Amino acid sequence: MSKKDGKYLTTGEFAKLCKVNKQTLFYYDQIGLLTPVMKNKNGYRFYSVHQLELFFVIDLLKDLGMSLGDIQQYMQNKSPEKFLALMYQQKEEIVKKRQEIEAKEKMIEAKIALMEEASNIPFNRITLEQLPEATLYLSRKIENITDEEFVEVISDFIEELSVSYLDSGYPIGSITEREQVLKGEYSNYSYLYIEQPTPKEGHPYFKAVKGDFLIGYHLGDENTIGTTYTRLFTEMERLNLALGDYVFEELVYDSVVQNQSEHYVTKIMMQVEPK
Amino acid sequence: MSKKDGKYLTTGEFAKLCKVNKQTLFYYDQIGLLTPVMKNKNGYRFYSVHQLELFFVIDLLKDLGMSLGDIQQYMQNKSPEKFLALMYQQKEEIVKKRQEIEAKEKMIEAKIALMEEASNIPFNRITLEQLPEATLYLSRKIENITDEEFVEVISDFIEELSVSYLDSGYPIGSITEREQVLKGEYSNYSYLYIEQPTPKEGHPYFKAVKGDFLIGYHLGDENTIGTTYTRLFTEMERLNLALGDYVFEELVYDSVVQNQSEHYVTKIMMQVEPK
DNA sequence: CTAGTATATATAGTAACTATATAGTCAAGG
DNA sequence: CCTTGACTATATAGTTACTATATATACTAG
Repeated sequence: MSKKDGKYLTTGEFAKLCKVNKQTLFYYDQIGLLTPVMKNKNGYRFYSVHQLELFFVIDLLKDLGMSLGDIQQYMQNKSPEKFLALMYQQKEEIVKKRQEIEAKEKMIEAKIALMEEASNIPFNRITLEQLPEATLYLSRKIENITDEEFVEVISDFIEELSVSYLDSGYPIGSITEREQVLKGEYSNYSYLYIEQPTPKEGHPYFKAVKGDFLIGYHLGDENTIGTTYTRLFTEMERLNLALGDYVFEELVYDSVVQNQSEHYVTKIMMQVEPK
Repeated sequence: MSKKDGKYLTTGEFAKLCKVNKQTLFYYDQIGLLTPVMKNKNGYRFYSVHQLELFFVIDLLKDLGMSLGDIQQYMQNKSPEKFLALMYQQKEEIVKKRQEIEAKEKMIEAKIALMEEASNIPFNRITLEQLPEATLYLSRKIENITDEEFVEVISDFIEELSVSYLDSGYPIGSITEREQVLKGEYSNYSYLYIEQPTPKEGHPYFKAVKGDFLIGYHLGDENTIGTTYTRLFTEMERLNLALGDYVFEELVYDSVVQNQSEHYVTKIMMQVEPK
């Protein structure tokens, strides 16, 4: 007697082997996705060992994001050719999925690095640092722009981040030009940007910067940022430095980690040069 | 005037930037996960640009498998420390997830290779081949076993496949010993096995095989497999060969690619030696 | 023969949307 | 000023893939 043929598995046994709830198997039977090979006179379901492999494939396809409906569609008129075609298609999908996962892993790593760094910074101190060259992805110019245009620029910027996998997990910062800063229009930004720690080759929209920066941190809402700019200007004077071409702003602690905007922290990086 | 502060986004605009349905934002507002910074007298919602970053993090956490409830739990008493802890935790999760994806990618590749191979085989022909060494993960011995024990062995076998990531996508095959085959008990298997194309180091339960094999394909249900065994014996006689220690069976086309068991194809690999 | 553990069906609940119906709001053109 | 069309809102129902619960029946071990 063949063991494989001789022994049928009850719903409970089969469910245990499949690592699913028994109800799930009832459900699959009900929708006709996976029906037991046999039912006895009392309505008891009996599955064969072969059906395990079938369940595993259903489970695989499900994990790959196929709906039970689509899986059933395939199962209803399956063939070696159709299975092969399906696998080729799923192969493409899973490659995409792996790349997305890898990108997200990088994002998480970036956020960990940023948070670790932030936790070691004395926010009240102003420092003079030489920042290394960095690759930034810039938005279109947003200086003196209308509200409607601003929304469109942001929209395009974010769209490009997602289609070109440019969301590195770093904060979206803003660049203000010297002219606006001197006028005290600290929020009349010229560009939005996001740093690219590992820049993609061949992508056109990048810009490198490097130089001396006076760095200070603003605690509180953005509309009070003028106070910190004033402190920075004072320190600049003391160090006998002049304002360079650009000021960079990045939210270090934002709504993601703080509930009230009074606890937000903005990093201000002022490009400076000898007077 | 600050653009960032000056311009609020309507639900429609915000939804577009977030790439979600407007209803989803209503839903998030309703459950208190992401409430607009402002509502006007007519109940119109207005979101700030800052809330985009918040949405992106919510979306990230959701993609990483967190429930909206758990995300809300975090959001309710967030802090830089809690965010950092969360990221460390999610980093672990995502590594696991990446590994699972990679394993599934390998499985799909294996299935593609198997199907491509199968589609080029003339199933009616019997061939003599020298098979290279292969690493197999074996089940416990199942010769002359009771039905209950058989279920337990399968259970353990499958359990081990999943905990040790041994499901390579190759079919689960069976090994029958010479003695049983000679008695005509073709389904009194001694072991179940699964081939490991890239064996994990340090895993104890492997067995290598290599040698000359007489290979034939049985078309149809397993209970008629005797006919193909007979054909193989005849061919063995003609080639002046004797049966070796083991016979390996693998389902090439099973319920995954065929609806009726009459169309199943079983590959039979008989170890042979000179008479 | 009974207790305990299976099995079954039927129904309701869940998460996270998604669609539909109905109604109020607003900006632009005639 | 009025209408049209595109927006906004709420409320409710539907969806997917389960998951839980209630009730009844069946098998199995002592």
